[in-house]
Amino acid sequence: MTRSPAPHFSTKQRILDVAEALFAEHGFAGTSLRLVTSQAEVNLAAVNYHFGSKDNLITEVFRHRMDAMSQARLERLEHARKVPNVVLEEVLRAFIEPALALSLDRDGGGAFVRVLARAYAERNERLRTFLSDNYGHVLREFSRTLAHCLPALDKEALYWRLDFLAGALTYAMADFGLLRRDTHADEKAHCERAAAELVSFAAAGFRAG
Amino acid sequence: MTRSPAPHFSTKQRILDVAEALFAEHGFAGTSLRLVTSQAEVNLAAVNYHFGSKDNLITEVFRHRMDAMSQARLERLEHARKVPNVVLEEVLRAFIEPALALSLDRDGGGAFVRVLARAYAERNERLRTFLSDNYGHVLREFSRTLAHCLPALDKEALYWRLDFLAGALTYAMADFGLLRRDTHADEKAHCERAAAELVSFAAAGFRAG
DNA sequence: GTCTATATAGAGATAGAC
DNA sequence: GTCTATCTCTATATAGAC
Repeated sequence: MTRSPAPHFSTKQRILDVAEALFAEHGFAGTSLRLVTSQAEVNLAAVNYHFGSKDNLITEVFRHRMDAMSQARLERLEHARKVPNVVLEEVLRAFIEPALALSLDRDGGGAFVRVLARAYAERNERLRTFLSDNYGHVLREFSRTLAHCLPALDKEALYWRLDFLAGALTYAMADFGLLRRDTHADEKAHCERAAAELVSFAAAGFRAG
Repeated sequence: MTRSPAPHFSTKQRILDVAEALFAEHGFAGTSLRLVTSQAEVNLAAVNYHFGSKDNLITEVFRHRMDAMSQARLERLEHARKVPNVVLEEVLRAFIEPALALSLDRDGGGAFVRVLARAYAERNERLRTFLSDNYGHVLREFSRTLAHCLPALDKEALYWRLDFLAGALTYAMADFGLLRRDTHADEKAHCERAAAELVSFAAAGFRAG
């Protein structure tokens, strides 16, 4: 019985991990493939071999995390829907907490939350189409359930409020705050506090007359 | 009496205007000075002559708009404070509506709202320091007034809620929504609706128990 | 203050050996 | 699947003529 291969991830996986971290820090345009490959300690040509192009690499970084987060959100939503009178707070938690969980991942999940924030800001049409095509149904499911929770709320207002929630969530999770906070508690406590605060803030907002 | 000079803005101003629009569309790293100068119909070397470097050009794009927006916010805040019992909604409007007004500017104000959203996402330390040093006092004034409006709210929760508001505002104004809306009303009606929705959403959120 | 021309560096992508 | 070497393009910045 032979020994397993050397205890490092594959070239492809190392490129993905490093690219995610660098995209979070420097953005897509600001991250060169040379920086990625040197930090991943792989050859420059490996990116084009494994991903074909920089654009495809960006897409793959998204697919990896978004698949997991979207599935977690839908499972949590399904669970929240089980009770006879769906509780608004539970629906919001189903949306918020998988993002929180991501930013607590021991590996680079925290970086991805910032990558996601950048993706919104970039308004890259290719990326928007990819996200909308592949993960738009998740937002639509939440929108459907929220409409059920809040029958008095008109549809347009509901869409606005979902946008506000998404904006607040992305900002809070990516930790963009300009106002310096007093205490820098540990990461876990910080994120859990953020999630709890956002759930109560958003629940009140969704219920506003 | 001689004719006034040709009816176009100065080279410097044209560069600023075009740069703002391009930064909004392609980001800072994604916008080359060549693109700026060709679109502004000025010579490539003019950027370095007038601004010294690309970084300085970025800073100047911010200074131009942020000065106006911050002053408008502070004036509106001052006005909201005049009444004996300060009304939360008025404070929120003082924060939100100058951003709205910007995005309705006939000139490139709408672009700047997106530039601002990018600035948050970029997490560029140079830019963050510049913004915090020059405009941090505006957020602190709002935070002080909100604390006065909501004496039962603890300080940390207040900071979180301000972050949520800033996130929601930036998203909504930059029009990041992934969910397609039914109607595409005119820009003005769209923005005014957004502001009104956000004021009521945020007011309820800030008042949440 | 504006131009041309260029220095210098870095980018993404690919061909072809191993 | 990984490497070296290189093509081609584009970037920021500046020197020096006008």
